[in-house]
Amino acid sequence: MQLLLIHSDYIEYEVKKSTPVAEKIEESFKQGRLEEALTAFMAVESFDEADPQQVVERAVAEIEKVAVQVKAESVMVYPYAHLSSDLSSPKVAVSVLKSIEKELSGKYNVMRAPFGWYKAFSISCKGHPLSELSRTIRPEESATCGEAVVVEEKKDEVVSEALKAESTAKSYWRILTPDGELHEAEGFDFTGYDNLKKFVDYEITKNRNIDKAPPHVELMRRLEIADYEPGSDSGNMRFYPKGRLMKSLIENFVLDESAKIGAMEVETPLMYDMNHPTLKKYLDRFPARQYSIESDKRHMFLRFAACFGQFLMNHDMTISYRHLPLKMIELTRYSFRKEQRGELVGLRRLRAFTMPDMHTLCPDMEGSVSQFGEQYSMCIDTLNKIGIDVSDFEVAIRFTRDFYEGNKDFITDLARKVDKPVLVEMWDTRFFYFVLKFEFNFVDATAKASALSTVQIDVENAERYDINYTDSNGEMQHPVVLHCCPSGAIERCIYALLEKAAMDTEAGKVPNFPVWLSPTQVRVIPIAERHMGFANEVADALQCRVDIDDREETVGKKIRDAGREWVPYVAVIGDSEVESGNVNVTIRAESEPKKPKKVEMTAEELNERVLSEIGDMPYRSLPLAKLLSMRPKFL
RNA sequence: GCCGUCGUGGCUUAGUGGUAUAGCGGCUGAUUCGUAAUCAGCAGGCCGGGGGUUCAAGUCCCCCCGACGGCUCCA
Repeated sequence: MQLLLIHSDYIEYEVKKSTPVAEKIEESFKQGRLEEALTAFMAVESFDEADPQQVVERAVAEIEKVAVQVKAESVMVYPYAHLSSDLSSPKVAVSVLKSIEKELSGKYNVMRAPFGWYKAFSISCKGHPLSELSRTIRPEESATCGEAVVVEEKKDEVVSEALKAESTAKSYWRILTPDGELHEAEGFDFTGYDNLKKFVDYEITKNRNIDKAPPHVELMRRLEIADYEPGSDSGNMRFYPKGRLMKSLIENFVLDESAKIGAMEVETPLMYDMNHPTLKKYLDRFPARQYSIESDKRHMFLRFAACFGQFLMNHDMTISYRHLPLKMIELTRYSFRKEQRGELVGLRRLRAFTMPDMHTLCPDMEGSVSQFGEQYSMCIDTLNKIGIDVSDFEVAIRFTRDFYEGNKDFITDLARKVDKPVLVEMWDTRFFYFVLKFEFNFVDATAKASALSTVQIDVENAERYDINYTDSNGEMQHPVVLHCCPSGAIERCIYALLEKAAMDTEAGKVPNFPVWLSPTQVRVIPIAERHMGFANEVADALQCRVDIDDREETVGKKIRDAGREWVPYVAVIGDSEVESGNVNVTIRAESEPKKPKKVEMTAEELNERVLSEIGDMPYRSLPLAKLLSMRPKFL
């Protein structure tokens, strides 16, 4: 059943003409009017025929719930077929409508508009936030026929209670400086903190005047990293070999870093039962929209993080206080969030994305706060090594007033660690499952902010999922849970690197990737065919991702192409190199536009230099042909 | 999801009612070349999809899809 509830000053109707399915009615029924009424427009659907009684009960419950909220004493039951494209038989519909009328009539002043008639009506909607609501009601266990798996959007289920709650949440915005002072965000002197200013504007005033597409969209395609996939849903990207390589390197890096602090890597399912009682409640506390899937008789949703899987695993584990803090991580490929259409842009915001999701079980609040501090530092370090410096992101710290009162010094320390002012958002009451969180927000070339790393202290889910550990007295306790995404979404890291490079270009610098992430680390350019032998020797002497531009092109063309690909080291080989045994290397990181930095060195020196720049960072071999002449173009 | 703009060969793009432009890329040939585009030729398009108006539609109208911008929203 589709329900549309409108709280109205009045509703009135008058029948005009009967349709073939019209119910027979008396003269007095042909027009009606109710003042101060909750009008329930409804369409009974084919699904409802499976269990009409249950649909009646649930519809009545929904109507009553809203009637109580808006303090309505009158209810207009109004059949409205246009709410659905899959209607029930008229017979069932009339009986459902009559039952609803009957159920409500004891408690409310109820009127029902006749079924199956064209009616003129006028309604005056009150327009307050609760005055217009829609609901979808389906009998439990309703099976759809046709295909085995049908992906469908259910409007009512994608708006979680947390999303609704947020619209009413009262936020207090402050700027916290490293000296521990809380300043009003309005009127703060942002001199020297341009990006913080942009971030604060983005968060608070929501003032955005941008007329251009973010530059990374063109770059991600030109550099053959990622692209839109028209054959999928929006926000589901394809990644070409270079993009997959970069993702893979960052993924491995984050996993390595979390292994170093003792996180256990696990893998959990991508889809879950919508009607699982624990999950249902969690869905309502998480501010995100889901993809949903009909699979046989079950209604599934795609995960938007690894929380479910890990919490369900934690629930079944036997855990002692000796095991705490206990860390688990999953690199989710993918997490799915059905973001609104207009929010999707390039790699900044996706509907399917790769996110490292780590959870830490801590014995108590004190333990969780200390872990929070450690993970805060770890996140700074992680982004830094990926190539996103403290100066590239802005910190937001969000907490409840209670938490702040008890932990002022700790919060100040967070600002001190980054040694710059940070944005603070404080709530009087806790709307979400956490009492404290931070995010590192990247501010891009179009002054838009998006979150990378985040850690949250969760005080709800251990209980909800019934996760327990045994304390030193042998008593069962619920741990405090930390959520941590050390790097942010991997795609978003690439977005940040591309945007950062675009800003460098804008500032008159040569754009770069960190060497460990560059798909090609060294390009060897032989001038003529006779230099291929030595070119191969040089390439063989290098223990990194090296390729050879053996195409029949001029040197100028090959240099230009290497530059457009942001290759960090370009070694040109001609007669004099063959003779000297050295190579002539253009070092991109030390070059300026139109002023390439060229150094003559041996292949061994070049190799050492590249290896030292890769350092401890992950390495994978080149996923493309070594010879450029053997490479297809992806676009 | 709502409002607006846009959608032409693999890519970028000209074309506002009358036989569909060009560059890049690809292929063929010539060139074997010293640091940001060597020259010539060839192939490749039912102009996002569907419907309508018209003698005639890439061009005008309607619906849908997608991208971008805004609103909204955001881990």
